Amino acid sequence: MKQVKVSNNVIRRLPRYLRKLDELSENGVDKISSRQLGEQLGLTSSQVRQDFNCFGEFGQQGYGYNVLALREQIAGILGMDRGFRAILIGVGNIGRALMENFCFDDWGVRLAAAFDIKPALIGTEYKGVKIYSMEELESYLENNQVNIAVLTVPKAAAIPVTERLTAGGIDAIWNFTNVELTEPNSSTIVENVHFSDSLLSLSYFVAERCDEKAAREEQ
Amino acid sequence: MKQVKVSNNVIRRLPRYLRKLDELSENGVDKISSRQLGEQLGLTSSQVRQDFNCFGEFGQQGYGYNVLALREQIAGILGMDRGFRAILIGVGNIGRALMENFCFDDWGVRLAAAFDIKPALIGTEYKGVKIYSMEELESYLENNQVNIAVLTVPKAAAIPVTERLTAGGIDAIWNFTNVELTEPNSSTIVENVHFSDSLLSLSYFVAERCDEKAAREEQ
DNA sequence: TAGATTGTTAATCGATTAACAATC
DNA sequence: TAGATTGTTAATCGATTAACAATC
Repeated sequence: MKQVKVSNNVIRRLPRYLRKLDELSENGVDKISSRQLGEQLGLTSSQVRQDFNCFGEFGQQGYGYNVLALREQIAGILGMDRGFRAILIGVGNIGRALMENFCFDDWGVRLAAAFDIKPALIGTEYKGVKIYSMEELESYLENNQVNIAVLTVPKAAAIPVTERLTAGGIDAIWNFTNVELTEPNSSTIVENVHFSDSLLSLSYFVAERCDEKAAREEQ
Repeated sequence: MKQVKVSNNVIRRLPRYLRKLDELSENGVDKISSRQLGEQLGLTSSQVRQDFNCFGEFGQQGYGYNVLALREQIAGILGMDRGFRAILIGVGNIGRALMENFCFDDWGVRLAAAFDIKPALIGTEYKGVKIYSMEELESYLENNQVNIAVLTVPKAAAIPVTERLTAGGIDAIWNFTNVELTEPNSSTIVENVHFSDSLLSLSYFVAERCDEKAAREEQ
């Protein structure tokens, strides 16, 4: 795998390729060209080939790409085969929704433990994941390999918990709180899931469409 | 407001400006320069000024930007003052988590109704929102102004429900299913919240860091 | 007024697209 | 072999950054 400097845009497209390839192989498709793949994702064939060329040569000239082989390559690039381990902090509504509905295993991530402050929850299991007390966080991090913390705590707890996780040497935080955690000087990777940002972008496009409609009617 | 053709990148930054401006005004800050704002968001001052210049002149030379005034401008651009109305389809875990924890009103969106197929839920209220039967969807859309559908149904229901929403003339779908809904020929706006894409991007960065660490140790 | 900072034009940089030789 | 399609280089396009006159 060559791996020079891969742009953020490319990285954000990789999971989309993966999803499409999974869908194709489910439908029994075993080969695909960059043109076909691009068409199905709204990309040009050039872009598809350029994206893959960041990482190596996965296709065959005159043939295209083998769906399963390409899928495995991309899965590898995304680190799905590395056995990354995650813990979830905050077993509230969002936390529970994730534990219940989101198949971490499907994406190569093992959800190994959960943490909460609510005494009634501590020591219990939810969906096969044991819930620990927040007081045990530091010792757990010390005694177990943990790469990712899924942060689903209330807004007020976001910063202090983040500091504890960073001090505990966690690699990355998957942030579901609406708090901006990205610290310029910190080396912890942060991936934000900002529902409000997503809704507001959507709202922008709806407003734009309303304006266009109004403009057309005015004529 | 001028509004030529605004790039997607700019639109995705607007909610971040909004969040930062809210935070600043909470902390009693009433003016800010493009340089300061950029620093706090990891952007250059040029970029901040260019972004705002897509929509008009919101600052004052020699002074900077008034935090509250700028906040209102951006809120307006994002359509937060338009009274957009949303319905939620699928009162499962994710749906409930959103109804309970996500303040639609804070972002200018009114969550007006929810829909589900489960008989025990139909007719009840959850967090002040009435739950209707899925059979009532078409008539509801006909009799009420609805802009946005929050799609939190199981994977299998995603496509058929989307077709009904599109037929019912909905403007936009906020898609929480892991299904790719974006139809090339459809005019419905789709905003995807793909948890798996987000986690996989994070996983990529963790893998990258592991590789770097390993490379350093090898030397 | 002098200093600061905007709005905006020009320069640079990077990402996407086009083109085509290599080759299956 | 002929046709198809990759891998890759070159051209284009768009977004970001730099610069600076306008002006508060």
